Order: sequence, then structure tokens, then C-alpha cells
Amino acid sequence: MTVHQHGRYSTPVDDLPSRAVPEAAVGRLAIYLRVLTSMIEQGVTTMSSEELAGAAGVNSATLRKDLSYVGSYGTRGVGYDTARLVEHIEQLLGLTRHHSVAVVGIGNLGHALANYGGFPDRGFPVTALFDVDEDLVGIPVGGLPVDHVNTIPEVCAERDVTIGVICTPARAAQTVCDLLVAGGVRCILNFAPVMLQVPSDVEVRRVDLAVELQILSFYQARRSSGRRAGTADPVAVIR
Amino acid sequence: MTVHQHGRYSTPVDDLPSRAVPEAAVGRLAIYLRVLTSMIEQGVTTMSSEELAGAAGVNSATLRKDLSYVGSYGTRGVGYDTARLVEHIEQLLGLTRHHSVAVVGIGNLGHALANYGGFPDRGFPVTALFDVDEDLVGIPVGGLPVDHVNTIPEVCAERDVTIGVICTPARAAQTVCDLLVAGGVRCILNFAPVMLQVPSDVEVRRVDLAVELQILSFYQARRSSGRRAGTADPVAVIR
DNA sequence: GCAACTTTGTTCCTGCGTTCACAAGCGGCT
DNA sequence: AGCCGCTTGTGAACGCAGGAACAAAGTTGC
Repeated sequence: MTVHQHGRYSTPVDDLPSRAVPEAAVGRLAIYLRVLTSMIEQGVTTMSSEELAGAAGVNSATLRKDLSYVGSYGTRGVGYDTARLVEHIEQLLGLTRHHSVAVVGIGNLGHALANYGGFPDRGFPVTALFDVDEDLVGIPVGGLPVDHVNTIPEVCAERDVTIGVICTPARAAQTVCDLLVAGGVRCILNFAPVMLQVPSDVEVRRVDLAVELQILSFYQARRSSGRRAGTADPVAVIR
Repeated sequence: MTVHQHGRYSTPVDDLPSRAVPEAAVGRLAIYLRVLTSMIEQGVTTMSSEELAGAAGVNSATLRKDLSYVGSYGTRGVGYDTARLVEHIEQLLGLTRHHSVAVVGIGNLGHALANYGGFPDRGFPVTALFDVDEDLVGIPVGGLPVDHVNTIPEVCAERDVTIGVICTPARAAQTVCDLLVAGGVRCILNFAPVMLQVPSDVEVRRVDLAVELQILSFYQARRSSGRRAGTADPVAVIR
């Protein structure tokens, strides 16, 4: 799980194209987008809410409501035009522009992310890498040289970084976060196990491996204490 | 964000120590646990709900309700005994036993996770690594040799793997998932951008980098279209 | 030993998100 | 050209999680 630091999910008052979009809906829209692009590659030009919902693993009513946030781009009796829908979802999610990404903390995880280079699905080019370790500074990782964390504000401002990814140990995370904010970064993806304190106009999303594992552990515990040793062997009932 | 594949959060009927625990509460409990262990290291023996809630970034009423799921281990007028609380949360989350972890797909991310060795916070030893690449098989990563994915069922059953982590490309994820399930794995952490189909007794948690970035992109778009070019320079108002 | 203060545990309530269900709309078929 | 069937879009109901407020309980000081 990723826990949201605060529940803001829309600008309080705005006359933007669409009304307030629930945070959960935004996440699902990103998933629909992936399903749609994948289907388009397979030559699918039209999909009904039922089909798309099935592929995304959600209720079709939920899907239609989510899509209604984007606007009314379906055709009754037919379904949604895949290409058209992709276009509008991308616009809503702000994917028409590129978001330059900075990765801070070039340890195991940071290294992995830096090597993605273009990051999962394009549109998120990694343009800056930072670390405290002087020995790492200057060394290229994934084709991009590492800069020192002290230079975060200047470099981020200069390269117009919009998203900062924090992969540092917990103790360094808040300091790094402050530096990113000082550099004008307003979107932060935090892999460090701490709650970051940020100004209200900065959006933080947290991905916490330890929490994910512990939640799985909880369900495992529940399961095994709820049932005594199962008699049946494990059968994979795929449906 | 991490999206939950299904909303199950408690065994339907059970006379277990505590009643049904909301999924969100489980995630928060894991956070309280981290805060508590950190405070204990600093010698703190007692904390009030207000203090703990502040450190975890949640409302104190929410915290007290969460803790009520684990049982009544606070002292009115005083607060919670940190050590005692840690003990009971760990028990609820099933952290008293070790959960052996298997990592499948030793690419950038899998490599990073394998190198953690003991995984964030102990209790989750990595005991198996898998990949399709024959060249990787046999090579030790983080001190553990890589096995071929074909051997997943046997190896997982043999080493009593309880948690499988999928770091493969999207197209391989479902196959790998089926193999893990066949090997008796009932908890899966999925980094691949697909919705896995699993039997109902298997719990899947998904961590989706692309979705996280796109959600951040959405907020960024909202913000910049809501306001015209800001006049003030970025000031870090930490509160 | 009693009283006052502090903090928990819980109940009630409010608000949000999801689901259901139906009316409106569009294409195809005759 | 008109009707029929299918699918969207949305209004209304349901259910759940979060927050406020209060009563119970325990501790400390007198």
C-alpha cells in the first residue's frame, strides 16, 4: 500500500474543465490508460465499459463514473473510442507535457530507478541524480552523472525538475525533501519510511515496502489462525 | 499509490482475539510500530495517543481507534507503554514469526531488493531468487544464488516461502504468479503493471510506479492550470 | 482516603466513495 | 423512416472510514 499523506484531491474552487476528481479515481484512470494503450496496440478501436472494467479489475459502474470525470467521450449503444479516450485521460493526468524526474539517493533502489532511464512508460525522463557520497559524484549511472545533494536546489531549478524521488535512508529524507522543495519541486515520491513535512502546496506520495510486507504478514496470520491446517493441496483456481 | 486488488480486510466470521480490522488501519498500525520502535531506542517508555498520533501524522482519535483493534493496552491518565504496545502490534501483524520471501525477476528492481538481504526491518528474510535468464541462474545476488523460474513451485514449497515478490516485466507476471501459487505462496507483492488473477485465498498487493508518477502528474497539472505563473519564489514553509 | 486532572476507549455522527438502477441517447435493422 | 436493443451517463441509496465528543478509569497530589 501507499499511504496518502493528506487527503487533498482537488483544488478547492476551480472552474477547470472537470469537477473534483476523487484520488482513488485518479489512480484507476492511470490503470485504464495502460489497459487502453495495450488494447490499441492490439488493434482494438472500441471498448464497452463492461470490457474495460473487466480488464482493469473494477466494477463497470465505477469505471463509467471515473470516465465521467474526464468528460463524456463515449457513444451510447457502442462504447468508448479507445484512441479518443486515451487522449483525454492523458490530458486530464497532465501527461501531454513531460515531467522531468530527479532521483535522490543512489543506493540499491535509486540505482535501479536511475537505470530505468525513461522510467516506466515514457513521459517521465530522469534528468538528475543526487547522492551525499562524494565517491559517487560525477560517476554516470544509467548514462547520467551523479550530483551532490548540496546542489539539489540549483540543479533542480535549472533543469526544471517537477518530480523528486527520494530513495535515501530515513534519516536523510526530510533534509533532502526540504532541498527539493527549495529547488521548486512540488511533487515528491518518497520511498523512505518517514512522514515528510512539506508546505501545503507540495504533494507527497509514499511507497513503503516495509508496510506492504507487514500488511501481507497480517493477512497471512489471519488466514492461518482462522483455519486449521488445510486438508486440500493448493490448487490454482484461476478465474 | 498502491491499489488494493480486492477489498477483503477480514475473515468473514471469526472469533479471533480482535474484531475485523479495516485495511487502512492495518497500514497505519505498521507505521505506529515503526514510530514506537524508534522511540523505544531513544529510551521512551510511555507515549500518549496525542504524541504518537503526531509522530505518525494522523488524528489522535483515529489512532486510538486503531489501537483498540489490537486490544486495550493503554493506561488512562498515563498513555501507552511503548514496549507492551509494540509487542501486541507485532502479534496482530503476525510479525512474531518470520516470513520467508522469494524475489522473482532479477532485473534492476529485483537486484535492488535482493541486495537488501534482510529486507526493510527484519522478519522478512529473502530465501529464494528466480529469473528466466539462464545466464543468471546459479549466480549469487546478495549472497543467494538465482534459481530458474521453472523451479519456483518446488523451491518455494521446500523453503516454505510465504511472500512472493514479482519484479518481472508485465507479460511474465501472471505466469510467475501462477507458479508461486502452485508453490503454496499465498501472499504476493506485485511490482509489475498488471492486475493479477489469483484464487480468492491469495492476497495480492500492487506497487505501481507508473501509476504513482501519473497521479503526481495529475496534481501538478491541476496546480499549474489553476494558478497562473506564481509571483513568489519557492519558500519552504515547514510546519 | 478523597478529589481533581489526565488520557483512554467508545459511541455517535458526518462525509465520501462505491454500487445499483434507470432514463436518455445512438446505431443498426427492417 | 421508424423501431428496437444496446450502452452510456447520472441520480439515489448504501456502506464504510474518519473525526468529534463524552464517559469511564486510573493516577497523582493533598
